[in-house]
This record gives sequence, structure tokens and C-alpha cells, in this order.
Amino acid sequence: MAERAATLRDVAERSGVAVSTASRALTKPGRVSEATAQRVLDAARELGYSASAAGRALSSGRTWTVALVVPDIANPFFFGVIRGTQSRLREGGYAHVLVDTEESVEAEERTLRSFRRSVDGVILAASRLDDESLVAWSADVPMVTLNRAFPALTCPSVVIDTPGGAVQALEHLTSLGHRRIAYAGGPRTSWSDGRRRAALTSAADRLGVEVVVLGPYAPQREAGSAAADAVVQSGVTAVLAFNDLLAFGILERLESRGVRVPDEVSVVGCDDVFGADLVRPSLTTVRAPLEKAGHHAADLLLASLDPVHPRIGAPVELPTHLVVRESSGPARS
Amino acid sequence: MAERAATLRDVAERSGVAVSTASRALTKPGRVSEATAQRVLDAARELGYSASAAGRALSSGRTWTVALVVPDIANPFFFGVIRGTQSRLREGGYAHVLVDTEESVEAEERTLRSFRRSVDGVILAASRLDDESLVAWSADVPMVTLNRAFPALTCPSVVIDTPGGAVQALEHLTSLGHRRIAYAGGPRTSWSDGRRRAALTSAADRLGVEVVVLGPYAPQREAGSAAADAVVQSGVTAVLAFNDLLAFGILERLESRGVRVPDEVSVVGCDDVFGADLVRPSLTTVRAPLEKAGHHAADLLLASLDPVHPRIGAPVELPTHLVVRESSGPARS
DNA sequence: CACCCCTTGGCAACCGTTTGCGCATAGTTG
DNA sequence: CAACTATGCGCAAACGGTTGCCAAGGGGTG
Repeated sequence: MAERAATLRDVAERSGVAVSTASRALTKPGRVSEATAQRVLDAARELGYSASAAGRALSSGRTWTVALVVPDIANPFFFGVIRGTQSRLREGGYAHVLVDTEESVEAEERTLRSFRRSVDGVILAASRLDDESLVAWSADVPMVTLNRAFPALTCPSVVIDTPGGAVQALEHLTSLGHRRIAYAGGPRTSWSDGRRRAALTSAADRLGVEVVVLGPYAPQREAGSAAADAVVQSGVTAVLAFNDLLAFGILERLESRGVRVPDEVSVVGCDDVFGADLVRPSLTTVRAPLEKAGHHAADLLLASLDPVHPRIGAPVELPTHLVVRESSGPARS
Repeated sequence: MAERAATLRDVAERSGVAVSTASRALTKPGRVSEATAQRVLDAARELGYSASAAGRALSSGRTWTVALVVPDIANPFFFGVIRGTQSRLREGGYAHVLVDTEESVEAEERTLRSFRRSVDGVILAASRLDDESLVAWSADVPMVTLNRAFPALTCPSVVIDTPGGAVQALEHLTSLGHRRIAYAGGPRTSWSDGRRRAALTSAADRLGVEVVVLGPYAPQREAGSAAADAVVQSGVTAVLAFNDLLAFGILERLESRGVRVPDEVSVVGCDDVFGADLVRPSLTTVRAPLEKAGHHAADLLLASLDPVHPRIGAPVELPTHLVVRESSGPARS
């Protein structure tokens, strides 16, 4: 390690001004004279100065850091989200702390507790927290939720309208002649899962088809085997899976059991994550605008963090649409 | 936002001790008496106290934060790595800042400059920096490189032996009767690409086969079209791609051109990222232990950051092996 | 009973930056 | 030419922890 890094004091000494002036020259354009500012800037460059985030955070109260909290970093659903938040946050000058709670409510609370004071805000993706905790935390730290509508209007949220897409999928399958359709559900703690379930059962009534709810299953490929077996067992002709990962697992299992897709069973996923068009048969799925969701979440947070006129934006709901590929087809008669 | 968060001073007052004692009670086990420690702990809990990272960083010089710098956050190669580093860093009590440089050398340097003072260390994955800059930066900030061997032994590194795996792939193809084999290369700035190229040409000599180097191509699916066309044009019977993403693109393009895989052309990828076993035909590929690589990188960094006896670990080279699936087969005769 | 050591906890300096306040100096006006 | 207003800059006090140093007190030993 080289000698200790240059501090603002070093810069000030080198340019022959007071520390306070150096600070202003670097951060408050127009607050010092042109000539002085230039001297300070030069000195800073020569010394390779860059401000200490800790010092700055301590005195100004702003850390220029945002935490993104996700339940499972291995889930490609969140890759898209991460990309979206990352690009916007960087544009806004914020650093990006990534936290994986591994689907644990305790880990989520622990994270919030420990980051509360060290970040300016939090993006909570697919939070497993209950309403009450959510409200409590949102009073403590600027927060935006993603795919978790907010009970009170105290904090902005962005939700992806996957239920709407799921209903589209149901209509698609119905029009292909399917009459009994399974829904392979996700974790019970998932708010999204509840919404989808409700939307599907009500749409099923309207369409005059039967929806068989299976699960809950972990939103992972491995869980697909059990789901596929349940699908076969239940005798439905089509299945809509909680997410694409589960759908992938179902496809694998059906193939290994010799059940042909879509001839015998149609399979539809949710999200359109990386890989949905690679698998064979390629997966019919409800496309969720993941990166865009990340953008909106970051934008909302940044708006509420604006030092001059912070504003809490209106909740955003992003539409989805069905992408029809090879894994869905006419019901076997 | 609620009233301001509790500080150490609040905790000290509530428990009737000095600030210094409160600090020690919370961070130096054994340094204060059992009874006092308990009082402080209780007070802290009652107030919902959690230490300010900024204050702590400023006085102790440690931020308990590590930056992970990747060239492209959209590349699933790095998902595995991120998971690996994330889990180890969290165990070690470190927070995880994620930075995407978008393959830009300038962004990489800018990142290092701005984070130098605000993180305890950096994991530099697939750095595009030249040797000289790398050495210079490693003197400034504790650093571990991933898939970028280090010129001097000043900083630990972990490299994945993909060249070894690529040679295995070449042998596999040779034993299947292929005599002219293409290598669809990656970005010229990629250190890994250079290594693979060298390993392949020397192995080709030994095996008595011809390797046709194509490219460079961007390590992305979209680049696969051009690569596939070049493959067809060159008249080889097999192609080894720089990474799986490129291989996916090649498979897609070959399929749409009506070239059968593996009957007419065998395709082999590198990395075995998420999706390699989903695509049809499933991809024969060189499996890189991504998560393990992340583990090692984090472990090495943590070891060099150890406050009591920091040690710079020996460079780690992780073996790879070929996973044979459906996309490779006997050469057409 | 005197001495010493060890445990415990307080004092205060320090980490690097921002910012409210006040003091010069220069420029403008009557 | 005096009085007043901008403008530019410096002083010093925060921000919230950590830690070296020291003093007081308690217990053990000769």
C-alpha cells in the first residue's frame, strides 16, 4: 500500500487556500472565484485526490449509496432488475450495494436495520415482509418497493402486472381449447403469487374454465419435477407456472417422462427471463419488463431523495404481455 | 422520516456509561465487565441502535465494504461469480458494492479512483486494464483479480483454467474425427481470450489438426450470427466459441440457416452458464466453476484484509472440465 | 498493613468533510 | 471621500464513532 491517500487538507495546502475553500471549490460551483477554483482543481488532480465517502457522509448526512435488496440473487428474474437499477443509479451518481436475503424475512429485517443509517435509500424487491413491518421501515428509511404494493401511500412502489399477463395466458390457453388448466404456484410468502392466484381464479370463472391450483413450489428449476408430476397426476392439459425457472423444470421433467410438449401438455411460464427462448420447445411466457422495472424503481427512489425538492412519485404499474412460443398449443382431444 | 436515529451517545447516556465504554461494550468483547456490557447491549436494543457506517469508517479506517467490478453485469458468467463473492463476503461481515464498467477501460479506472478510499478492497473480474495500470492500482488499494493473472506477485489472483478445458474440447472433437476446427474468439482486450488462443494453437499442432481462428466477436448472443456465418463460410466441421453466449447465438443462427447440429457442425461453448443445458441441442461446453471462483476471490481478499495478520494468498488456478452434451458429435464425412 | 497488579471505565484527540458565520477587501454610490 | 453592498475566503464547530492513555478502585500477596 502506498503512502496514505491525499485528503482535502492536502489539496488546500497545496493550492494555498483554506480547507473550507477547497471544499467549496470542488463541490459548490460558483461559490468561489474562477481563479481559486482552478488552482484547487489543479492541485486536486495533481494529488490524485478523491473525497472520502465516509467524511462526506458524516458531515453532510448523505452517503450517495443505495441498497438493492433481493430475495435470491441466483434468480435470473433479478438480473434484469439489477441491470435496470444499476444503470439509473450510476447516472444519478449513486453507488449500488447488493444484498441477498435468501428468501428469509429475518435476513431482510437484519439488512434494513444495519443499512438504515449507511445508505440514503433502499429498493426492496419482492419483499417478504408483512405490511406492518413494511410501513414501519418505510418511515425509517427512504424506500421503494418492487413487486410489492404498498399498504399505505407512504412509499412509492412499482409493480409488474403479471396477473394481467397471466390472465392473457389463460385466455390464450382457453382459445386453444384447454378446459382444465393448472397453476403451479410460488412461495406462500410471495405477494405476487397471491395476486396471480386471485386474478386467475376470477378469470377462470368468467371464461368458464377450471383452474387447478398446485403447490406451493420453490421458484426454482429443481422444484419443477414435483410440479410436473402433480400436473400429470391432475390430468390437466396445460399448466401455467409461477415463473420461468419452475417452467423450465417442468419441461425437463415432462421430457424425461416422455410427455410431449405441447402435444400432450402445454406449458406457460412467467417473466420471460434469460433462457426462455433458448429452451426447446421454447417457452411461451408472460414477459415482464424487468429492466424497465429496475429503471422505474431507481427513478422513484432518486426523486424522493432529491435534495432540493424531494417528491414521492405515484405508484407505477408496468404492463406485461404474453409471448407465444412453442410450448403452448391446442389441447389434446 | 422519524426523528433522527439513535447514536452511540444516546446509548451511553441511557446505560449510564461514557461513550467510549459503550463503544467498547459493543465492539470489543471482554474489554468491559459482563454487567456493563449487558446494560449497554440492552440500551442499544431498546433504542434500536445501529452504528453509523460513516462514523465508524472515518475513525477506524475500515469501511467493511468491498467492491466487485465486472465488465458486463448482463453476462450470466458473472452471475455465478457474484453469487460466490456475495456469500463469502457476507459471512465475513462485508457489504458488497456492485459496479458494471460496460467493458470500458475508462469506466474501470474511474471506478477504482472513486472507490479507492471508500472501500476496503476490490475484486476486479475480467479486468480490461493493462499490466501497468493494474500494478499501479494494486499498490493503492487491496485488490484481487479474477480471470486476469497478475504481472507481479503484488496481488492475489484467481484464474479459471479455461484454456485447459478448451484443449480438452479440442481433443474431444479430434477424437470424433474433426480435422478443421474453428475458434470463434472473444474481445481482443480480453486476457482470457489470448490465453485460449495460444493454448489452442499449440494443442492443434500436437494433435495434428487445424484451428481456424475467427473473430473477434462480442461475447454476446447477438454476435453469434456473424460467427455462425463465418463458420459456415470457412468450411470447418466444428466450432469452439469464446463463451456460451456466443455459442447460443451460433446455434440459433445455424438452426435458422438449416444447418444441423451436431450432424453437420459441432458446437462447443465455454463456461457452462445458466441455460447451457436448456438449449436444444443442449450445449457441450467447458464448465467453469464460477461460484467457486467467486468464493476464492472473496477469501483471498478477506485474508489480505485481515486486521491481525493479513496475508496475500498464493494465486489460485481452478480446473475446468468438458461437459459433453448434444451439440457435439462425429464429424460429417 | 503496605505494596503491586489487573481490571474497568472516563477523557479527549482524531478521522475527513461540510457549512454557518463573520471578516476583509474591492467595488459602487451619493 | 465616506458609507454601504457584494463578493471571496477563513475560522471553527459539527457529524459519530474508535482508541491511546490514564486514573481509580479492588483484590491478591508478602
